[in-house]
Amino acid sequence: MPVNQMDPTPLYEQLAAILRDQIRRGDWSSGELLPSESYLQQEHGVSRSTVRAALKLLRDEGLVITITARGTFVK
Amino acid sequence: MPVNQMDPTPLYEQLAAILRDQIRRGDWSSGELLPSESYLQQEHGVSRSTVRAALKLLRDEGLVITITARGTFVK
DNA sequence: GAGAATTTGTACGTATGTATG
DNA sequence: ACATACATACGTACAAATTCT
Repeated sequence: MPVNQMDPTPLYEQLAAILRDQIRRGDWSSGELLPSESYLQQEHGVSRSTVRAALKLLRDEGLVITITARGTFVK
Repeated sequence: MPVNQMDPTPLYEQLAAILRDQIRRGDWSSGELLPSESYLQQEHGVSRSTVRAALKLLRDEGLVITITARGTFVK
C-alpha cells in the first residue's frame, strides 16, 4: 500500500504506518538494517524529509533505533 | 485588467478569469509552473485565500494541477 | 593508511495545506 | 475577503561518521 497524496493523513504518518506494518509482519527481523533513507525516498516517492519524519515516529515508538552513518535498525 | 473591488463579481472569480485568459493566451505553456500563491497575491493585491480560491476554480476546470510544496502547473 | 562512496545529521529557503479570528 | 500562524512537504547543500575500494 503506497502513500496516497489524496489522503488527508500526513505523508510521513502514512509512510510510518507502512513501515510499522512491514516490521511487525517481519519483513526485517530484530537487529536487521532497514533500507537507507535514500532508498526509502525513491521507493515511496517522497522527499527525504518525509522519510526522516516517518523514521522519527518509529524511533519515538521505540520500534527502531538509528545510528549515524550506519542506518536504522529494528529493535 | 486588474481585479476590481467595485465589481460585484467575487474577487476570486475575477482573478480566475484573468489567469484563465493568460493561460489560454499562452503566458505559460503546458507543463509550466505558474507563479507561487505568494507572488500572485502581491501581484494582484489580494489575499492568499483569494488566490487559492481562484486556483481551485482552474483546477476544477482541469486547466491546471497543483502539487504540494511544488506549485501549480498548466495542464 | 588514503580516498571515494555511502549514510545519517543539520540547516535553509520556498511552496502548499489547514486552522483561526 | 483578509491577516496570521503553524503544519506539511519538497529540494538543495553541506557536514560528520562510517564503510568500501
